[in-house]
Amino acid sequence: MEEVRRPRGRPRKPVLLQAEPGLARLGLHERAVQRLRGLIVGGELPAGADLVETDLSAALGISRTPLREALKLLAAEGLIELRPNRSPRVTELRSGDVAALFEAIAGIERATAELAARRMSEADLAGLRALQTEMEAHHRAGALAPYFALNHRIHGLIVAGARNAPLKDAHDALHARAELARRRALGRRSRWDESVAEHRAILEALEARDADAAGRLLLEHVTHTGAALLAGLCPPAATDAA
Amino acid sequence: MEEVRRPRGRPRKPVLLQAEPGLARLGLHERAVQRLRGLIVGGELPAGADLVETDLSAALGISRTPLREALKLLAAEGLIELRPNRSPRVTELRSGDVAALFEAIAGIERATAELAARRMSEADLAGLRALQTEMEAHHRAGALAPYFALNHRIHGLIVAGARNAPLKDAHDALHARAELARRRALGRRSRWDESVAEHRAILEALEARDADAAGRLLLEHVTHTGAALLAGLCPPAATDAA
DNA sequence: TTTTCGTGCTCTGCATGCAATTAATGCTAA
DNA sequence: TTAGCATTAATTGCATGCAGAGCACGAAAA
Repeated sequence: MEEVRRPRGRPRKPVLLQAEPGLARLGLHERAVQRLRGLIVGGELPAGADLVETDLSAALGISRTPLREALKLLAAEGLIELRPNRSPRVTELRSGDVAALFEAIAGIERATAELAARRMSEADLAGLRALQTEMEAHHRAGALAPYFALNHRIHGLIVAGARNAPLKDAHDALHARAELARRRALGRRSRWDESVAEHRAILEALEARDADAAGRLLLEHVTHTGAALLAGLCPPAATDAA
Repeated sequence: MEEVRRPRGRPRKPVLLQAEPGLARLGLHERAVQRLRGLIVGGELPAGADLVETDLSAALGISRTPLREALKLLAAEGLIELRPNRSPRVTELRSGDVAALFEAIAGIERATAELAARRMSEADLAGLRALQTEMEAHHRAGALAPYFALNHRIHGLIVAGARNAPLKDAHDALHARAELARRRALGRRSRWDESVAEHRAILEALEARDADAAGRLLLEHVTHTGAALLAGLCPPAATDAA
């Protein structure tokens, strides 16, 4: 009982972190937030895992004080859940949560698309079109991994194109939680063709400065994505955890 | 130099808080968040005020540790700004920020209205109609204060009617920041008639389960509100602080 | 008089220590 | 064997202590 303790919950991962390169001279709590967020959405800290302050602080090489500040912030983002006098736990997404999450993202991205149609510069649009071209090349080549990366960047560019910090912040927070579900979804390939076509239509609406169309198309795109993800999520696991 | 220190920034308010009634046995940091949020949106802690940890913790009757956790959370909400090795400061809203804020709120409320049109129960709608009737009575009577309270409750009911936690959370956070601006706006009476009429139209769209109309009307309503607020905000102060 | 450098103080950032609460464990009794 | 209870270990919540960074003030030089 001395090498690994697991008093309750599921097996604890030996995290082993720190050794940040020359990134930024930020506060420790901020670095801890970024690190932990990456570990959670990356799956290293699986849903339902207990986050024991002592263990985590040792693994991160910091004391409990900045770690606790980081945990509070992650809880505000919805990535973990705090319970009084209990170890925080990585949020376990129920299917209902995922549906709500994509409803919210869809609504927010529609708003950003409408604003972006009016506000994106020609350079922004050129960049977007370049990414679209690249994405279609990967699509033809059947390269799935780069497609996801580009997809992420494209959505990010549209959100940024809205020039609206509150919407961007809200979107980013929700997007991180959505990633939690995305990585568990099966059959992601099924909607690939559709998705690429939808992206093309969205781009064309933006280039036409057609705010209504861009917003509507992006809303539908995200809604479809969420539905497909949910469909790939539900069959294996009934209603909640995998 | 011993009774009140003001080494930099503007005069420091002697806050004098604590003495929470029998509300809830929550963590101190949570209570501090609620207390400080109330003080900020209520104007007791004015925009630009320095929040010195030592003074605040003494005023709240807690130590710096939970206070710092509370400050981090308020910063995530955008109510205060943290600067490295400096006292946090109550966020000073520039007019551009206010415009962006209302764009975001409008987009989010539209999404909630569309969902609420499909999901609100008949009881929900009855409650909403009762509030509308009450609001119109106050309108006829010329009672401005209760109108604002009811306005707040009505918007809250619609957002809650969407049955979407992420949208509600995002909305609440943005709404708190919007309150910051609202209390500084002049000529709020000008749009009173319009606003009541718009609320009636929104209610009717919800009762007709017309999601598109409800969403569009609420979007426009919030947009108009933001524009009116901005108009009452800009003339006195050029671009930023009052 | 204006600018620059030095000095001291205040405040933040982080680490550590202590008390309270909780869950697990083993014992006792029916 | 099982239910109930006391004990014990572990973990959170909070307070405090200490080092470093930054600003203000003042002195000295141009």
